[in-house]
Amino acid sequence: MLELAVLGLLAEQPRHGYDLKKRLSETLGPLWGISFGSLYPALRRLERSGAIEEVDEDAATPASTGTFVPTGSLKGDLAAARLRLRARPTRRTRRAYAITDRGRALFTELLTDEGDDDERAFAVKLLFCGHLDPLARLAFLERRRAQLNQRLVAERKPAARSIDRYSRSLLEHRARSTQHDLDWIAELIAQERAEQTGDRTEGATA
Amino acid sequence: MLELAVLGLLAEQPRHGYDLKKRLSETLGPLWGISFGSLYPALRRLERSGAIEEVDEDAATPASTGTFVPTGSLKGDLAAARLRLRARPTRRTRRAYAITDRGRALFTELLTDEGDDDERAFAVKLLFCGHLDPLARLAFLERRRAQLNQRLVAERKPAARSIDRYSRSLLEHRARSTQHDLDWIAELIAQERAEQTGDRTEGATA
DNA sequence: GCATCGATATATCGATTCGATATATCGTGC
DNA sequence: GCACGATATATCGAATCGATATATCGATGC
Repeated sequence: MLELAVLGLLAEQPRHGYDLKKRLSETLGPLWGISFGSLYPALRRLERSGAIEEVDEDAATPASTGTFVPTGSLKGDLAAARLRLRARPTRRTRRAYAITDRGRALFTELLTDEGDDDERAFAVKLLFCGHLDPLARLAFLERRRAQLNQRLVAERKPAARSIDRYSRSLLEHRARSTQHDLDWIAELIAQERAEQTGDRTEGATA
Repeated sequence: MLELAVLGLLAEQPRHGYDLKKRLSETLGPLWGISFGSLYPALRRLERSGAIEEVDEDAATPASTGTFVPTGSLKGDLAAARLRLRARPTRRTRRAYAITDRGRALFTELLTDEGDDDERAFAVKLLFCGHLDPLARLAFLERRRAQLNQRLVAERKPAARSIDRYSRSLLEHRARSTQHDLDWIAELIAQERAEQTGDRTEGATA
């Protein structure tokens, strides 16, 4: 899962660990508080398997973290010159990674995988589902809808045994949340369909 | 966290592992798919530390899992008799655990701990917050409210950099979900307050 | 100049949790 | 009797977490 998230971000552009972590936590938020203890090992795994590779940090878009941005002004040039002179400051500095062809293949594979679809997996896949073709994307969303529908059925039925006030409230709230999620997915699906029937330039493949 | 959940259930009555797992997953649902790979080690940890102890399975309420329930009928009596004759069938059968005094102390400690309050911790604590005194319960709920408020502020602000349609939709949906959670907590708090001012028999302690 | 501070950045450790799998037992239907 | 699915306990390797250590950089104050 972490692999997919990392590959998805690196597909845009090369980045270093700290940056990956920042972006992932700001997007996945409280759902998934990625820790360095899982991120760095994941990067090493990916590098070992040849899905990503370390690249010169100039290859990464500057301004990605806001640190030592060459502003183009005289003052900026000075800082940049200092940096360049020191020739990659000893180590403990940033290590930028880029995705490889092998990584791109893995990314597609993980994104298409219908096997794991827990809360996290769905959120991560949704983030990158722009890389899927419209039909695959629609299938992905429908899969989620079916899953939520099934869950809702389970949540709606009585409460089995007697439970106290707080447990009941939790159960009710979760059922409402599921319904909320379901409405959201339904809207996403509607948008997809509208768009697909909208550009009727290519013949319907399925 | 698992410890708290287990202790909370065992505080009601003795249970065995499989039963604990069923109840926890039916209540915590998709938020936390507890696995045996974490449950059984947790039980062993708790037993080693003296928080729980293995008890005769007759001590557990029958009908808890639906298996070999002594129905009281002739047919039921037959099965029960068979069971009793075999004197605890070799092993690989259920092991029921009961909470100890030490465990009850640990339970209170974990339940009151203000340190960890992620999504899971909140859900589990809410399940058992009936064991707290009204003021502590109110404080617990207020803590959650503050946490959600803070999150909402972070989620409301722009979107930093440009993101695609799906990412934006995810972000927006999460902000709405947080608001939804917030409304729920606010309602729970209102109920608590109403109840506390309702029974004005004892003096306000704080 | 330089001391200090907070943000940036990489790394590792132990403990917990997950997901898959193995295995045994029980009740039921054939 | 026996095949089957639900019940039940257990374990393994890998992934993840949370805490902590350490290094660098830029800014601030003196």
